Amino acid sequence: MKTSIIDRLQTHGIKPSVQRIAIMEYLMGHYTHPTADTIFNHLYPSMPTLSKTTVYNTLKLLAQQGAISEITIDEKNVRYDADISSHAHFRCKHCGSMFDLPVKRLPSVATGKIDGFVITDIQLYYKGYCKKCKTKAPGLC
Amino acid sequence: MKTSIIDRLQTHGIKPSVQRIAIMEYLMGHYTHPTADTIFNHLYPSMPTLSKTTVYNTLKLLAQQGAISEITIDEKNVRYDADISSHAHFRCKHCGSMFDLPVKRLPSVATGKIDGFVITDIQLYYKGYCKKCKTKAPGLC
DNA sequence: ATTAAAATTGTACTTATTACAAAGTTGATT
DNA sequence: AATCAACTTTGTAATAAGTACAATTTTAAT
Repeated sequence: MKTSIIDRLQTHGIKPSVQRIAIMEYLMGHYTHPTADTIFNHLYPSMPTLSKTTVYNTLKLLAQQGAISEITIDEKNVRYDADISSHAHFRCKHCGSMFDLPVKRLPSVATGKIDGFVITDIQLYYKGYCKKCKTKAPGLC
Repeated sequence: MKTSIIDRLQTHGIKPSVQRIAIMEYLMGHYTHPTADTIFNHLYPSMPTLSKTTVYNTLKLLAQQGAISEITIDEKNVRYDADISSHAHFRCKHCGSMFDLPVKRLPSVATGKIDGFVITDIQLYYKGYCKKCKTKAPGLC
C-alpha cells in the first residue's frame, strides 16, 4: 500500500512527490542497503525522466529528516536503509556482502562525555569475513 | 622513541620502511583522526619525495594488518586512528568536529547470528551536534 | 489564470581513491 | 663487491562518487 510510504515521508516532514515516493518505496521494499546508484538503476527504466541528482538529493533529505538511515560501513559508497529500528550491520571485507545484526542492547558510553551534545544517530558496524570467505582472512592461513 | 613505532609495525607483520615509519609516527603523535591527505600534507615538507600513493597504500596496509583503524564516520573521506583500543567516535554533523568516546562495554549482538563469521573489527559511531552547534540542529528551533 | 515557492533535471565540475608501469631499494647469495 | 629477485615507492593517468548550479518543470495557493 502506497499509504505507508507517504506516511513515512510525512511523519518526517517531507512533502511526498512522485520521485520521493518511488525512492522511499524502493527502500521499503528492498532492505538490501542499496547505494544511490543502485536505486537509480532500478528506478530509471520505469521512470526515464528521473535524474541521478534527484536520487542523491532525495536520499540526503530522507536521511537528514530521519526517514532512512545512512550507512557508511563501506568506504566506497554511502548505503541507505529504510529500517530505522536499532540494529547493527556486518560487512564482509572479502566479498562485500552485508547483513543486519540484531543488537540486544544499545551500547552505552560514559555519560558526561556526551553531556550537552545532541545525538541524532548511532551506528554500529562489524567488519570481518563471512562464512563463505573466512578462509580468505589474512592471518588465518 | 622510534622503537615503539617500529615495534607496532613489526608486531603487525609490517616491514618498517622510512615512509611507513613516518606515517605510523604521525598517527601515533596525532590522535586527530586525520585523512590520507592531511597526513601527506604534514609529512611532505620534510619528505619531499613522498608520494600520495604511498600514503594511501601504507594506510591501507596498516589498517589491513590491524596496526591502525579505519574510520568511516565521515562520508567524505576515510580517517585513520592509531588508537586501536576499544572506543567510540562522535562526529558533529554541523562543524565536522570529531571526539573519542570511551565505551563502558562493547555492545553485544545476539550470538548465533554471527556464528561462523570472523569479526576483525567493531566500529561504533555517534552522529549529531556538538555543544557549539546544537542550536543548528534541525527540528530544535 | 497568475504567480511564487519548491522540486527536478542535466551538465559540468570537484575530489578521493585506485591502477599501473617504471624506477628505486633491500638484503641475501655468490 | 657484484648480482639478482623480491619488495617498495613513485608519478601519472584514470575512475567514480558525489555536488554545484542554473534552467526548467511542477505544485498549490490566491
